[in-house]
Amino acid sequence: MSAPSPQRLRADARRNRDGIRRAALDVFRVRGLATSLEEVARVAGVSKGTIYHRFGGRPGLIDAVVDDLVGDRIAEIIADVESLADPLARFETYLRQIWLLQFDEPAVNDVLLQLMPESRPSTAHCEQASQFAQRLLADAQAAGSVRDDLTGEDLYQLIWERGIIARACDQQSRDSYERRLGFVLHGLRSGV
Amino acid sequence: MSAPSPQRLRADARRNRDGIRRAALDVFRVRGLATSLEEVARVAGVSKGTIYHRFGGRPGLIDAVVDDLVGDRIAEIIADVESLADPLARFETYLRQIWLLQFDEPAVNDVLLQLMPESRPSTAHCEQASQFAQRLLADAQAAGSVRDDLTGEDLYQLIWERGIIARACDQQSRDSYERRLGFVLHGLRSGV
DNA sequence: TCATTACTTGACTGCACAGTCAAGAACCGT
DNA sequence: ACGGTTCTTGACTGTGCAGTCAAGTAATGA
Repeated sequence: MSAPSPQRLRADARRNRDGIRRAALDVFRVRGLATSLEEVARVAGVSKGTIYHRFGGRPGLIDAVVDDLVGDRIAEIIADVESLADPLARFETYLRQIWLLQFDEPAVNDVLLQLMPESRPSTAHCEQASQFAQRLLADAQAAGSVRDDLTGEDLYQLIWERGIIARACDQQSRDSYERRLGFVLHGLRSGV
Repeated sequence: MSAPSPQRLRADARRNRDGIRRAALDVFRVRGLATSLEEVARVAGVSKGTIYHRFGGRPGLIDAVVDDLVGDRIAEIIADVESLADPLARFETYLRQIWLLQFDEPAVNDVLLQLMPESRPSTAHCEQASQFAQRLLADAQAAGSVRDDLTGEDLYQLIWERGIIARACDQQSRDSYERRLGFVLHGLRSGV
């Protein structure tokens, strides 16, 4: 089922492997990780049999591109947040950015939704994002800015929910989507 | 395209029409309005051709059952809310009940999501629910209990969002779903 | 340059569903 | 009990995707 990996690929095979990877990056970035492999093959200019032969199917292909698709995006947000001092601002900025990222990048969204729970790299990105959120939550709660009864699990669910929504938002405006984030964040604060 | 309607149906036709209606009620209630007509036909014990012949396809069938599927459920909630005095309680109870209804009844959810914008009866139910919400919102805002910047459109979107989520919640517990409703409602209140 | 092996192709199966229609079955009034 | 009409059937077409594989093609190294 998984990809063959002789030390040296034949020249045409290497060319195709790279072309497929590039096509997958383009296509998955815009339309998400569930896009048909036929589409990827068309964009890469190969037949889909080649994708199956080289990558062993969708899981293998995703494993081969997911780091490029997701790694930087989440890292940027974390870096961004690290520059803030106030725990509440850190918490809210992080969530807001992740939620917007889910809207802007279907592929990242699919990862955060755990669309492919079998994929190690995907799962790793998802956990990283989730655990960072939980750290920010703890700090914000310690500072008394966020509801005490909010749990790490809740947070994961809130991210999951946004993902499901972002996915369905196809033709909805980003502004409208973002507007609602404010309401949700407001609901997580402590106090009345 | 639409259903034939001679004054008197033949006996077998009447029997089948009723059987199909009953099957559609059962099946749609549990699995939503997008369930395949093949499934409805199987449950009704007829061939799907009969459904097309009698109801003219999914839209016609839905029009024939949507009132029974939805009418009472929303009416009950409205009646329930009418018995409350406090504007905030009315507002929050209503939203919470509608949101739970969306979880419990896929068919109602599909209606509130405007899955079939062509269907008059469906659209009517949807608007009724939405307009009642807007009235409660206005009252609660007048009493100063709910954020001033919340609009009727926001409210519709919030219901839509829950619908999308409820739909994806297949194997998630109702408790977990309900727990999050509390956070959202909290975010709609005025004050800090 | 040629045999060997790696690689690619596209046609194939399989699945699930929408929607259609000619042929046959069931009903109803006389 | 039969003719005319209504109704039902199920096989058919069409769509779109997953995944497979025998046969053909192209790189490689001796």
